[in-house]
Amino acid sequence: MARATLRDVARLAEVSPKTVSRVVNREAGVTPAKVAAVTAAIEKLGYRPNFTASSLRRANGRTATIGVVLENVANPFSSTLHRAMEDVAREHGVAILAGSVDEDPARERALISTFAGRQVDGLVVAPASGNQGYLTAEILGGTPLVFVDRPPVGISADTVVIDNRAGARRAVDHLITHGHRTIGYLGDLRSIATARDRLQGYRDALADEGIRPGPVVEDVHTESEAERAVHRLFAADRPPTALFTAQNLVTIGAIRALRSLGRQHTVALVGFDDFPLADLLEPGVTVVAQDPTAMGRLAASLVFRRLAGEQWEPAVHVIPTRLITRGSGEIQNAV
Amino acid sequence: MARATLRDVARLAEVSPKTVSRVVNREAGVTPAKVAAVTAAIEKLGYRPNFTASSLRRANGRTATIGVVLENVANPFSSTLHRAMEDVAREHGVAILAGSVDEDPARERALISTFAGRQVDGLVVAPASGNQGYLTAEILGGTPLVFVDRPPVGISADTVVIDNRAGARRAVDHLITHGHRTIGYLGDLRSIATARDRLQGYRDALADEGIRPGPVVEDVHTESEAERAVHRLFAADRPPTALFTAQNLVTIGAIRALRSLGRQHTVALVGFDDFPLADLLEPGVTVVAQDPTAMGRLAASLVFRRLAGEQWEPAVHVIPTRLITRGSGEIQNAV
DNA sequence: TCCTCTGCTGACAACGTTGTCAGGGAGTGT
DNA sequence: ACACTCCCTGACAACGTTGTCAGCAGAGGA
Repeated sequence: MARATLRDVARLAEVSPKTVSRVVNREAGVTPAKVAAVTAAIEKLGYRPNFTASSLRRANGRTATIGVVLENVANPFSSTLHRAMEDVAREHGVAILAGSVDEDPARERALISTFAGRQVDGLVVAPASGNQGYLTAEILGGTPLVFVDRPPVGISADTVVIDNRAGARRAVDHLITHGHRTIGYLGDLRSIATARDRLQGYRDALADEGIRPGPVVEDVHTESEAERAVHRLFAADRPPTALFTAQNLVTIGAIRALRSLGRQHTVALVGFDDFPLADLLEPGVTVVAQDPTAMGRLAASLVFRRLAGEQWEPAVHVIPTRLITRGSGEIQNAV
Repeated sequence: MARATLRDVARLAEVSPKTVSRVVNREAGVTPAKVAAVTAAIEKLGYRPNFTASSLRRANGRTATIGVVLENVANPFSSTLHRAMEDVAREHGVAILAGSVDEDPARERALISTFAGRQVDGLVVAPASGNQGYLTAEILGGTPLVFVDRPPVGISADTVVIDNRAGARRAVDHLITHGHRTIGYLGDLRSIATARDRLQGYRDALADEGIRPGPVVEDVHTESEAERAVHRLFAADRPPTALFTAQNLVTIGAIRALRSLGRQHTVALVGFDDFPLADLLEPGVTVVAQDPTAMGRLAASLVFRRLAGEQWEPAVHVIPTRLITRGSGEIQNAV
């Protein structure tokens, strides 16, 4: 039982397909009698317009769909971005194709290519590491493209990011203010630009005060890796009195490790990126919070402004971060 | 600068459009020389096939896209479902259109209609309250439809759920086992079927032991509502010695309230639905856990099996729940 | 009465692609 | 040398829809 088409409706209502099209699109100038006949036929056949076919023919060729390429739709940061964009898209009557790349550049390319093939009107991309130079104007054919969370490499486009370096510096300053001089850094994969920036911010803050960078552990990507790394740090000589954990899962892994060492109340900790329930842990977790909702809304609205015909030079938009003190970062150095 | 089409490529390569189509689709039987010419032209023009147009013409009319209708893409349960479905979809080379309904039946209808208009090959729906009878065969025209998390009303279709009643009973049994006789219930909107089932499970467990149902609060939908409700419970006569919180956010709100009352170590609590960091709170939170990954995978694979042509009578698939003890549920009744 | 104008309707082609089919050229067997 | 395959290629139409345009009927004016 195939879907009814516009021709089927036309046949049943004894009018031309074009008239059905007019009724469906609420165009003026159709006799009420015909409108009624067509409406009845539509009802009877359960006809639903094929939007795909109509956008193929339509003047602007828009599909009222945008593509959203995220790190992982299930992670809280990505899914908050996603939701914010959905809200903006809904205001424009636009649907969202979403997908996860899991830090895999090949998957990023595959997803974008899939979305482009489906003729999305715009793309928002949280790029995996690698190079986005393949997204040439030719490929996109004028499709608006906005990067979010991480800047692209090898291409100039609108980008919505936070100031990772300044945020990290702020976090580490906070620890220094509380008397710490041996501050460990635990950060994500070196291949991720934001991770490098956060490490740089960490270094900046220490350099300002003439403090030697404490133990630095990079390429910590998962909770369990973070847990192991912290155990190693505290088994070694000169363990840090404070930790700066430069990513969500790393923060949580570190907390888990401190717990099992019984040090959660003696070692200070500031994390980058807020997470649910951070306030309910003991101690509450002090973090530098991003605002994924603001990022998502802005990224999506840039796409829609381009679609509306506005033009401007691609720019980088920086969303501010916020230090949220909850206890873990205010533990004074005992020395 | 419009996107290059297959005709443009054909013109440049001096072959017919059909030959370009053959090359793009890797059909056998094209002279290597022509393949090379076409490939070069594709490269030069940055041509990307219009998948939308091709699925319009193609034999089966498939768009290699499925629609996923969730409560809220940003909530951990929904987004885990989403991710699980994405993984299955990827195996089939299928993209996902996702959207949030926020408990609003009108939005559910709008989203499904949007997705249907874009000719999705299948639909997975976590229904908002209301009636899904509008999803008649006529409308869907044979598109596979699977419900997840909540059973549909007014229509028979494949459904993937957990046994909410049994899970709730299990949770409350656990509290009874630990000596509690006044067990409060805090649950979600009465309009949500699963909330009603969980309340029923709560009643079942108490009835089995001949215990009078303790204070019951329904229609608690948000964290702050839960917080207020708990404060009210403990301000009243005969406060419960244990709580069964029948939803994610309700559990968290209740914990927050118990904290502020200083009772988190004296009032037992079992929540329905696991959440991240439940193990890191003090006490750890005992929960009846669902398995959204398993639910999502199953729901998606049912869609793909139907798409592959398998046929069977619509059935309800029940995914088991699991009681995870972490401390809060094992607090003994002091009396 | 005839002409013009307006308002409604449908025929036709096209959006970008692919299924069908027929035709031409080269290769094989006699 | 001739017939017969087989292989490759392109013309054509069609998927479901809408932009364009021409035609027709009825109303209004001279």
